[in-house]
Amino acid sequence: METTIEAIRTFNRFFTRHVGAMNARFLDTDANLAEARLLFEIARQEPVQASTLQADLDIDRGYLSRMTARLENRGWIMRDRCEADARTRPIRLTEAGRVAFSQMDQRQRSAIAHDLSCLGPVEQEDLVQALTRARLLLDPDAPLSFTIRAPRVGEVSQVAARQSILYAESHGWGRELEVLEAETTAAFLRQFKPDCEGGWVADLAGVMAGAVFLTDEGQGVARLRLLHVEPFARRRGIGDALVHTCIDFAREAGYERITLWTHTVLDAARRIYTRNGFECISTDVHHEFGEPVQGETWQLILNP
Amino acid sequence: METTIEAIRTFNRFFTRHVGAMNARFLDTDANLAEARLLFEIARQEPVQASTLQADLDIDRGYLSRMTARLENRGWIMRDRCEADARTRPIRLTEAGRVAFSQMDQRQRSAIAHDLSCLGPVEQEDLVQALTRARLLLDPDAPLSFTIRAPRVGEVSQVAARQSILYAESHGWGRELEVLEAETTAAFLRQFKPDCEGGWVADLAGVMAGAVFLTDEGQGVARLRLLHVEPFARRRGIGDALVHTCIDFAREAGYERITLWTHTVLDAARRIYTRNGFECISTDVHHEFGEPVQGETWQLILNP
DNA sequence: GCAGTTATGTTGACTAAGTCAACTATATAG
DNA sequence: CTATATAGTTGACTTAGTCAACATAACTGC
Repeated sequence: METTIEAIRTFNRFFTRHVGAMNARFLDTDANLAEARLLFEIARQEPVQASTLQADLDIDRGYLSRMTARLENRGWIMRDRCEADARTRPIRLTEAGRVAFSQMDQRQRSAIAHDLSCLGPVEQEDLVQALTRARLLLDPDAPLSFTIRAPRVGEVSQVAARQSILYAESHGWGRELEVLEAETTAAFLRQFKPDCEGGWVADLAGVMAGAVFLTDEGQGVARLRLLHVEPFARRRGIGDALVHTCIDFAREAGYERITLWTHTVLDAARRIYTRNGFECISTDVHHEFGEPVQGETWQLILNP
Repeated sequence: METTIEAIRTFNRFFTRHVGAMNARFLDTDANLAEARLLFEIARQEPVQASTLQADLDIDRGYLSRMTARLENRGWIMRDRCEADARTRPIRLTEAGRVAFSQMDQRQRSAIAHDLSCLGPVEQEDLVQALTRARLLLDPDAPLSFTIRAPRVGEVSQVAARQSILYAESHGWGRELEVLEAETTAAFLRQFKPDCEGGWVADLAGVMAGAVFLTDEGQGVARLRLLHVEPFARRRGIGDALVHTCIDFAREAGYERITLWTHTVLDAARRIYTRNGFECISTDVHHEFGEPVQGETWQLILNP
């Protein structure tokens, strides 16, 4: 906890400086930071009333009033009369305002592009991943929707890594599980049959938020494996969507049933399976992860 | 590039608000944000001269002078005379200043702790990782030193994931390499012999910055495998340190020679091997990664 | 050891940023 | 119709931040 806090403070210090330097670079003499932020917000929401801007940018009403007056004098914005409510003066950009905005917007883009210029493609992707993950962790309720897509290169192994870490933390399954995860994913990659097997990744703002795999067991049986949802992406229905995708694929591919192996302690996963029609058909206690744990075999009959 | 820029702007907006909210929470009436930042910086560096603070916090000299005067009036700091350079007035905290600082420090810690309270241990670790990676990517020359340590749970698979991604980007080696990486790491985990094999991770501020593995080939031969250094950690001598660790371990374990397989296109890696005494003893063209590439076998004779 | 230059820190004079409360005008609830 | 709430404006003010001039001390090259 202490080191976490220290790491966050270090980042805060760093980023405050970083943003400060960048803002200094993108601003020209036409407008100061507050005016630029205001113009950006107006451009994003127009037509918008002052009280909305005041709440969103968290600035004083009086101060905002003066700033909008300044922008109006400069010819960047205009204020309508609103017949529905004569108190409000909805703000819109003028043509000149649109030009000023797009200039600033372009300058800000260039400032960022300049910062990125020394980064290669992988590093840029890493940066986006890192920043997005951080944002999702700090703001878990951000209103973002996810998509389901095929795994990109490296993501199958990443699933092995993430599952090992998640279960090591939550249930103390250590190296033993890690070996199994690595072998399962390696075997999936080696023996992959494109027409009757599949892997799916849930993508939240470009970041892997969960995954699931379906492999062929022969005799009309498919196995659902390696389902996981990242902690930062929980409570968004990602687990259900992944399992649902699996089931659709299996039905399409002509399987008679899907089977899977899970554990009694994995509550969240078991609820997902139940919701999607799976039933537990047998249990077994094993020692593959160190301490003895109760495994469960579930299945879903697919009637076409 | 456009989506990268957009992701960064989104994060900037988010984080500006986030830091703003947190600052508002931790500040009491005793000091404003600028004074708090100044006090923090003094506490971190004391004894420190004004010009250093001015550069680090990027504020006006005159403004700083007035602020230090204010802090001195409040009894939080004292300014010595320096006999080496009579122009400077090294600043130190007084006892009262130390108390004020530690109060604010504590308040800031609590504000951060409050933000973190809804995150589990894995999520906290993920957050630190994400923020640190972002920082290293944005500030590649940050003066940080690395350590070499054993891989944590999940990191071996992460090596497979990262190598696949890095080589897919730089040399177009796709799924074929991914399979090999996954199998190699899975085999390492399964067959690991603690006394004569090893894996090492370079750790930069808590983040995996590179790795290498050494496996037993029998007949006194060890194989160095899966060396990689993350792009954000290049030019710090991490590759050399990893290879050096490997060689030391191999010598200690009584091997007669170390062999390794690499590729002619992997310039940076080849230079590391050369610097550490390896020699290329044969080459072979193969098609394992799709397009034909020239592989190379290198070795190092260990004379005890 | 001395002129010229540069660095450290202070001060006065100023501008810009931000705050607060009083105010007008309009809407809404009862 | 009255009481109350909301949208936005304005005057009076405080705080934050900037700029250039200044005093003092240190370095540089002769």
